[in-house]
Amino acid sequence: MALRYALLCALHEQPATGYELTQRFKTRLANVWNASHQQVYRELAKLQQEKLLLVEAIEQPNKPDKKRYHTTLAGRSALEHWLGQIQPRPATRDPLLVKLFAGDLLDLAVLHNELEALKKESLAQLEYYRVIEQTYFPNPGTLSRHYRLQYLALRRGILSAEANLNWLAEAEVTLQNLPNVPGRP
Amino acid sequence: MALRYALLCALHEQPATGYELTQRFKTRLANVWNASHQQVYRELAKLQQEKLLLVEAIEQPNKPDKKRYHTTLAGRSALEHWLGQIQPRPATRDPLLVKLFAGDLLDLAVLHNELEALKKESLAQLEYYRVIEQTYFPNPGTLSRHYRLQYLALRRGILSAEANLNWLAEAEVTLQNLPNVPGRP
DNA sequence: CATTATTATGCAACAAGGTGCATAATGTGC
DNA sequence: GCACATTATGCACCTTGTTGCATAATAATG
Repeated sequence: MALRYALLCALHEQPATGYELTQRFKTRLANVWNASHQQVYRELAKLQQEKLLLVEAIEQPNKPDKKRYHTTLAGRSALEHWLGQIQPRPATRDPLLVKLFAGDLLDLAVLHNELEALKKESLAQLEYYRVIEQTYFPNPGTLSRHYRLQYLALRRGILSAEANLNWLAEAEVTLQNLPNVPGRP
Repeated sequence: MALRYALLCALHEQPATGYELTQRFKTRLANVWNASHQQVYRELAKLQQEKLLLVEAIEQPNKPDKKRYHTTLAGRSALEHWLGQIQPRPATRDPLLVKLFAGDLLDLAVLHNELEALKKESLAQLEYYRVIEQTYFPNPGTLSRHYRLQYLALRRGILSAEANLNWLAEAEVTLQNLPNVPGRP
């Protein structure tokens, strides 16, 4: 149920097309919410039908119109209602951690590769977030309420990526010192 | 697709009933994988039908039989095949972070409550993990491969909870110094 | 002794998310 | 000039997860 509110939020901030929203989910909102373009278009159509959004057709020379979505008054109050309730925490479901419970069936070389992939990903994320931090939030204390809240979301991404990397460092040490004999107790 | 492998993993470690598996998801596997009892029973039935699991009927005086599930050879090789592939990272979808993009529509008092709830939850988790750490893993270097890998999963829970709390501390400072005027730029 | 919690199992309907495929235009590189 | 990437939109089907409901026994609590 929350995808619709992520869309309403994003469109309240700045009207956009389905394509642009998909891009935002891949970049600025990457550590906040994810959705495929198919999911975005489907939900936008539904929200429009429910009159929580309305469409502005953008003419393009020699191309079909672009559809830019805006929130309606009903859309904003639906969003406000949702914002007013405490939302349940997302459930954790991490296949990498599941693997750690496979005991003797787990191949350490594969695990190592998977940890390396996560490390690479986390480092890339962290670097990306740091660039945004220094470019857009060099002095967060001077920002408006609006941007200070968004900065908090960015900080969350940074702290999560750092926590990942700290854990990965521990994991690497563990793997290096691991007796390759299974042996239960 | 990963629920089935979480179940196969758990049952490879220790045969169990649907009920017991549900309990494990709520406790020992809380930071690893989540599933409701309905989902667990449904998937167990499916896995049994596909002959990846088999059932042992446990007689109980004056009660219907308990059904304890075991992995089959086919089950173990299906699990091994899954373990051999690098699994994609779970997508992040956090309604709390979505709210930070709602700008002027967001009520700070509600946000504060939500942060407090997360703090309480994270503290409780951390305390729980720490007890397990000190009870079951007082000297991780001496443990078998099997338990050292499980210890890694626990460490992940601990580092995540700590990262949450660090972020919450930052968030509280931000909220306290926030100009309550919206004002975009 | 009635009520509630815990153990133990499941079905049915629905919502949310993922996968595959399709189309159409422009721009880019070889 | 042809293949591929990017911008831009969507449908249909399938899997996964959630919600509501149901049953039945024992244990604990007042």
